[in-house]
Amino acid sequence: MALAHTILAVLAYCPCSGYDIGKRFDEGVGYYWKASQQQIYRELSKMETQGWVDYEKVPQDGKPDKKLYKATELGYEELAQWFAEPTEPTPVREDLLVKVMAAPHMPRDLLLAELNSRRQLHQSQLQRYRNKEAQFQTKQPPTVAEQFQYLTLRRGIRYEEDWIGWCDEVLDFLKTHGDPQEPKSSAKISSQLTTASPR
Amino acid sequence: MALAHTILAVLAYCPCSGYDIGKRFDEGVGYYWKASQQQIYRELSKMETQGWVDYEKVPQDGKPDKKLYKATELGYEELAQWFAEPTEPTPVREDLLVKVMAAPHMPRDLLLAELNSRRQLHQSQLQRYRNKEAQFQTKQPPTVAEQFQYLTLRRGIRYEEDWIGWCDEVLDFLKTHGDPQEPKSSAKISSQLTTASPR
DNA sequence: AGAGTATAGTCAACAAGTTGAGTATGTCAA
DNA sequence: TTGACATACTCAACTTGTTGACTATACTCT
Repeated sequence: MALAHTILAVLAYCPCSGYDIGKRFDEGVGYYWKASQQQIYRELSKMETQGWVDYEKVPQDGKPDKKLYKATELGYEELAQWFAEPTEPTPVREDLLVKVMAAPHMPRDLLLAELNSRRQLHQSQLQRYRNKEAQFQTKQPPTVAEQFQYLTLRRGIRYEEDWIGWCDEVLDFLKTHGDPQEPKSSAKISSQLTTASPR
Repeated sequence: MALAHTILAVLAYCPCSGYDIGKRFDEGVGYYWKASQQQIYRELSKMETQGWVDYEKVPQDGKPDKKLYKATELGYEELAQWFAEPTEPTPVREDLLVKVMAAPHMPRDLLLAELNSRRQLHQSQLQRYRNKEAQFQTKQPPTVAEQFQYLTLRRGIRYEEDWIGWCDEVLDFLKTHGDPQEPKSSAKISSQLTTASPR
């Protein structure tokens, strides 16, 4: 239920509509917690029935009415309690690594292409983070909240840099160990199975 | 549906029972794809109805019968097709980063404790990976499959190292910027909200 | 003798995440 | 004027992941 707690943490900064929260997730928060608008709306209504948040309908001109949510006393207590419980590392699920495992049975050129485009992706994400970092560094002096936000940004920067580094390792490997017994593109692969024993 | 493809990739190495696949996930595969046994069993039966795998009942003595699954021709085609499609980076969801965001409103000592135990966790996981790495390095010469497995292990090693590095960054920050206006442990936090403007 | 672990699997309920459609209004540019 | 985009929210169906209970047998340790 960490989505609920993420939303509570956002609301701790200021009351927001579901739409506003969605914006926050698209910007800074999304660097470490992805959630779609639909998820946010659903979670908010669930949180409301639990009494963690309440809202006020705010009419606007030129725009639809919005529900301005804020955390309740009970919501803050919930957040504080969650904060005190230890978290575990997020279980890893990486398609690209599965592909590397399957690579011996698959055409080598496809993996090469994938890694190049993946490297590119991480490179451009890193660039966005670096720009954000430059913005932080102009703030003199930064608030406490800004300093902690900067630490989350640092995580993002390291993450992207690390992916790029690993992509380079694999790319180097593919270059030096250039296709021995490479399966042909679209070749029937069932005939090229290696026979490693289980367990 | 990457779980199905991960299972197909495992079956490409050798026929396995659901239980065997679970073992594999606990060992090497789990470094980049977590799945519970229940998930694996459910996925296997779904894959069977889709015709991606089939199985043979194998009676054993002293142990219950097992279903020895293997990928079908159709299964291999599915795997090859998936392999050819580009993957996107896994959406990030990190509780710990949410905590860092919420940190300005929360007792500082709790974050410190959490980071220390988190660092410890990554450290011991890194140690396990390093032992595995040493095992790989004794293999002379390694098979192609082993070389690719080594690359996935490298990802795991980098990942853990990177987390440790970031933990140290935050720990350093907490040391140097020692608790200014620190909220007391278990203090009512709703009164300590900062007022940052939305968007 | 009983507890714990390993093997091998099934079923059910629930929580979380994804996808797509639908309902409004308003602005801005081609 | 048509279409894209931003604001603001709702509903439904589906897939994926988690948790816990349940059935068996066999081996080992206390």
